[in-house]
Amino acid sequence: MRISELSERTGVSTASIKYYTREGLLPVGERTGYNSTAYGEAHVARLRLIRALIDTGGLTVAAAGRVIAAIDDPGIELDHVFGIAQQSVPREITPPSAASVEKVHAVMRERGWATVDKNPGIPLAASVLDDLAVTRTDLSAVLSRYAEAIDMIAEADLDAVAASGDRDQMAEAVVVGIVLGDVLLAGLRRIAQESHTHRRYRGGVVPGQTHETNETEEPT
Amino acid sequence: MRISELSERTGVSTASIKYYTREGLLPVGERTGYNSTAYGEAHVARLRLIRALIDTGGLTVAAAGRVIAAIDDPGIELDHVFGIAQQSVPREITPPSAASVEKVHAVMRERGWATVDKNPGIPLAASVLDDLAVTRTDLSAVLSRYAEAIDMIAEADLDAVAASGDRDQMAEAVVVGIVLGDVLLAGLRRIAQESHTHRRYRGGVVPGQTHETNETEEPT
DNA sequence: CACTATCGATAGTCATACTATCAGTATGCG
DNA sequence: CGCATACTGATAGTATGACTATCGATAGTG
Repeated sequence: MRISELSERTGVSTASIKYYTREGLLPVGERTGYNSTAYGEAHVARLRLIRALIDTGGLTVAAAGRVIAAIDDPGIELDHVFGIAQQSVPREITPPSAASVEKVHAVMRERGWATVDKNPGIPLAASVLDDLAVTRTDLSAVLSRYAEAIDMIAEADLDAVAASGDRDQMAEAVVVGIVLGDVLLAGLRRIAQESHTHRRYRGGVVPGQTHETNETEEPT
Repeated sequence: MRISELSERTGVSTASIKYYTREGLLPVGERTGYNSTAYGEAHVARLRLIRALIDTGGLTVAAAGRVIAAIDDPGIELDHVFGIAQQSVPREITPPSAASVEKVHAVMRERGWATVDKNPGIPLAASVLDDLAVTRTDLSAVLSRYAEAIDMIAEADLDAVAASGDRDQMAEAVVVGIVLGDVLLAGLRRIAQESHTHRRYRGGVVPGQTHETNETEEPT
């Protein structure tokens, strides 16, 4: 198919398609003449993957390019694909304090998680703990319960990946699972939080809004 | 204190501090003359909150402004603060398919979550399901297990908020918990995923590992 | 054989988040 | 007392990321 048809079927403008090929996210089509290039079904699928990673997953174009390159390279082992995907979600992290890193290690010990020192989740979680320390005092209880729940989630993740077929399918499942899994969990958490809030404070009744327009600008 | 001291203590440049006051994220200090303004400890704390939301939480400056306004307005009920914080994490979501929305509703029914139709988590989770459908076939098993784990997390979230003091503290805990909680969970998930991977594929025989949850690709 | 879609390359646009400069003050130190 | 210096709000400029528009050349179609 030509670029216009590819554009129609995916909802991505031809200009953006060209941009993605320039950036190496989408392989170029088969050149069939000076001004004609043939695209196939693989390009449609790839374009959908790109949009999922960028739009839903929040990856930058550059980060999406890296994980796609990892998927495409058959020389990269699955667990390395894992690591690349893990490092691709863009976050500016301030270096965490040693105390918070130790808290993360403590919960890892508690759950029997193998020590994986290079894992980007460790400084990420630790820096969040630093930020949370500003407002919350007792975090250890919450952290333990989070870790227990995450254990179940990670188990489900691995089962899902194992259910995939060959290496290429697994690699794609790994990437999609990591990147989109975070978003899916965030969505479910929003729903569960609201549901639990209502159950606890309103007896399961959905609230109306109660607004007292009480304005007290007191900045101190 | 003057702006230069505020800048030193928080690591935020004076130009950025001025920018945040212009954007309404940081209240202006007490004007004590034509060219002197006094900032207090509240400004230091607020600035740290702003940086946590923006840097760690990934909120835009505009989104951070909205949630901070919600925290500061004592007329806004806690569960409304909840909703504002939930809607503030910036995500471009493509309208989800009805089938995926129904899948989300099904898992809500399964877990006994109260129906909260306007909850932004529903279209968010559903659109992720659409994206995942490109590569994965059997999502229902994973979704159920995710929801079960999320139930525990939401319970922990509520306990943490309830442990806070007055309304202002709770409002801040709600916001910080929602925004930073997602990131903390993402970090823990990275660690657990890698640990479980090693345990399953590298660390020899896994003791309690059963295969009864083995997926058989049955598309619904 | 005119027409329109396509090609790669390049330059322009738009939004976000700062950052730098400016002119106009006040202090505070000698 | 006088001047250097830090501070003030306002405005304009910069850097980055993700497109998007235009261009001249050309080639398959009716």
